[in-house]
Amino acid sequence: MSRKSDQRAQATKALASHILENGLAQTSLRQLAAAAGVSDRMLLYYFEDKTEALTAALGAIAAEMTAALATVIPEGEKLSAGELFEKLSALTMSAKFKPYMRISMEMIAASNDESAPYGAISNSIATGFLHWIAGNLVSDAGSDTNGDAAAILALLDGLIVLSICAGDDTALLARNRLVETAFRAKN
Amino acid sequence: MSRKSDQRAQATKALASHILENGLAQTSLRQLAAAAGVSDRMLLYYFEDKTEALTAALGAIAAEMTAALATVIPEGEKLSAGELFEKLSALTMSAKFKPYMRISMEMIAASNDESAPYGAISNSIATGFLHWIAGNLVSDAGSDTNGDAAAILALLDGLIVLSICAGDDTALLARNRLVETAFRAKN
DNA sequence: ACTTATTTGTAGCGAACGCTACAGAAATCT
DNA sequence: AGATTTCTGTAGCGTTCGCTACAAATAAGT
Repeated sequence: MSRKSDQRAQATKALASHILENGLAQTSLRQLAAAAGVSDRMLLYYFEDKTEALTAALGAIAAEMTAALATVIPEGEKLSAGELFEKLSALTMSAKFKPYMRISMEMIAASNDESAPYGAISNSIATGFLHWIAGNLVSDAGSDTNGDAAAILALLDGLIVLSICAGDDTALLARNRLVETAFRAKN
Repeated sequence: MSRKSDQRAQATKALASHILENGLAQTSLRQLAAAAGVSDRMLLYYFEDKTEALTAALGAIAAEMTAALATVIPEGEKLSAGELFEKLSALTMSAKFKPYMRISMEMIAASNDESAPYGAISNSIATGFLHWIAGNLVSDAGSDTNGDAAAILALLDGLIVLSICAGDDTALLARNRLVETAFRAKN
């Protein structure tokens, strides 16, 4: 029982990085197995089936994403909505983070058809993200923490979509515009 | 030469509505043909290949989308960024328009892998959308029309993504929050 | 050492995929 | 009416897909 779980863990890592590089679209068992350096037969020995393999890999990717989030704000320090949006958008639009957002988009787009676990995974990532954002917002009297968190996540997602389908320059234009006014005090 | 183009046009409509209902994921030739009420053999008679059939159907869908846009604002009347965002988000988040946004998301997500024409199509839709938005914005002195348009599109996309992966209620929360402040005057 | 359980390779199944060859039916032209 | 082009059904090719049956190799337990 030792060998299998070890190699399974190692394969999970390899699958995660392969998916990050190549997306979710072309992920046949044989491709995934080659990327992990094993035979397809072995991949189905480590994992119950393809869905379980993908779920494990996507789980690892999600973990990396949430770990990256922690780096954008000082330990346990709460920020205003405007500051948090500025810092988070800088992260999510960075070249290093783009692959993660790309995969997220693929999962979200694929979550409509009920095959594959994409819907459940993207949903749990989104709600986790929302809670994390809400938990790092200062809660002024009269402020709507949940509304702010939802708005921030919408903006982050929107900027990523825009960068994909209209280019990075347009996305930066939108970000600059939104940083200015989107979360200013309600006066 | 008459029969073929007629049936091709009719098939295009059927394909478009089928894709709107079922998404881009499961669109095999045989499925598409069944949806259009013809044999797969005939579909490949009307269209050169699968890519051409999908391109035609997506083109029809894009045309319907841009037609729907014109209905949200009075004839040739220009609006402020805040007003336009409010009206457009009401449209894009409506139940009737959701399928169109879903397809757009699928195309955007699929535009990374170079197969299929999705990348080019989603790009042209996005830039067309941007120009349309910019063209319907009042241009105050000192205002950044392009920045406003990009910001509006980012918000619209973000709200759709949020509604998919976090639910309609969360998306509405974000919208209400953003309508309040996102495009208020800069001072 | 011998039994048992875990780990791997080979080979291939049945299904679906995009697409095509071929021939017959139907329309069109002269 | 005969010739020619346009249309459509049948059948299937070659490939890839997810997955499995089978058996040999390897390790582990007693």
